[in-house]
Amino acid sequence: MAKRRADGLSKEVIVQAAAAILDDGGEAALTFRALTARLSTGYGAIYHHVANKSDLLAAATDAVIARVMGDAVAEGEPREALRTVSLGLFDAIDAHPWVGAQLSREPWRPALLEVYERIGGLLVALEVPERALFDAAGALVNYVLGVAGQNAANARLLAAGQGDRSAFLATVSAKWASLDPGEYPFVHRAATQLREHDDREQFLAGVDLFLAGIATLRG
Amino acid sequence: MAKRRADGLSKEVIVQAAAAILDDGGEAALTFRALTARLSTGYGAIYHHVANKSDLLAAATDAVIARVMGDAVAEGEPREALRTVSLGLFDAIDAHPWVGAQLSREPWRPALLEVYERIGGLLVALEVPERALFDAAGALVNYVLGVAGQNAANARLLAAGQGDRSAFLATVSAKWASLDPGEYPFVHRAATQLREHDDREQFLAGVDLFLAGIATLRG
DNA sequence: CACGAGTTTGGATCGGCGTTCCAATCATGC
DNA sequence: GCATGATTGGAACGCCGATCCAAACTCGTG
Repeated sequence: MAKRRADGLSKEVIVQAAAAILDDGGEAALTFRALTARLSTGYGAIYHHVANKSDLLAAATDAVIARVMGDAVAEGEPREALRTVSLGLFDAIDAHPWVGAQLSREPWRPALLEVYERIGGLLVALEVPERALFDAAGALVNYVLGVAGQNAANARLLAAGQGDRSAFLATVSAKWASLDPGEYPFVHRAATQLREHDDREQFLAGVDLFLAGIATLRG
Repeated sequence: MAKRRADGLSKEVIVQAAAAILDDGGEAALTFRALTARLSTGYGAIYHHVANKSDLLAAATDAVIARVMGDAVAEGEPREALRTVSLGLFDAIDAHPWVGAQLSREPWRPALLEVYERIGGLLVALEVPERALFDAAGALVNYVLGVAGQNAANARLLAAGQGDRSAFLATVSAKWASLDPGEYPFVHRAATQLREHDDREQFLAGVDLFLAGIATLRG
């Protein structure tokens, strides 16, 4: 009933197809039925190469992160290199929102090892004292993944709700502005900035804040 | 076929039951079938008060966050108050891991308004300059939710894998230690600290790093 | 007190999902 | 050429969220 395929069906091929489906239609679009259709095969063939859906998602996520860490060469001044690496991760997760969701569901993936190594190494180059190194690296990685994940959630929200970003921000901003300034002074005041802010720049501002804090540890 | 119940079935009752199920068995345990069993009712009754599962999860999350923000009174010195509020959120998400997952899936919940207001207000008290206020608040909130979410993911992982925390950390730590020091110098070196670190303390160290960075903006 | 309109309830049912299982087919060593 | 194991495709299972509807209740109105 089943001939051996001319194209080799391997885990890599399956993972690549899964990533394509995820990029096209988001997490909800990735089903084994959609996979069998795209690969013109059956469930058995897929399950022969992949343990289950979690395994598939994890492998696809690892592939994306590994590619980002391979592409983003971090040379030169450590501070600038840290910003470059962070932005690379942010952009990748922004482009593939499902990666953000997966990383907040399953940390400790092998792919994150590369991230820790890269960021930790750059902190060493920044001469962060030994005792603070581990905490600083953890905080920075968590910040990067956390913000990128939140940003990815927004991206997914917008993709699903078919509104564009500025319209969405205008709505939320209007809601913030309409709050009682007595009860919500800060949020009321921040409404304008919310509407006009750039996610990428705000992310970088956070990274800089971190680096400024880390700089106070030196010596 | 259906008599009116003596106990009033309301959205609040349903949300509370949902939260109880989530606390007991995690996200996977919350099904409408489990809900109908616990509440001794049918699907129709539940769907009459709740739009869908997303709505239910969102309402349960809002309830938890609202309670935390109500409990954690932040008085006294702003820096200490910021640490208290942050820790309150961290602990709440640690105790209810599903909240962390939900917040990284659906930000911009009304409950987060309170969080922004509280943290933003404390940053104002810290005399953070106007132009940096918005970015600083966004970064701090994202850090807190991001780390807490990652921590919740670990908690879920441990709950599902039935291993205890120290055993899990020992495993990962051993894996890190066994890496080639030439290829992974930082991770190899950090293995020991990974095994011995305290999540809560590391979280607070990150908050302090942030506050140190924010302090450099003053004036 | 009667009664109809609107609200609330419980459960049968639907389509879709992840996963399991198995018969059929291919590649390869003997 | 034949046995053996790897690989393939698809039928079937159990569970899920969600829909739909008839039954039972509440309450204002006359």
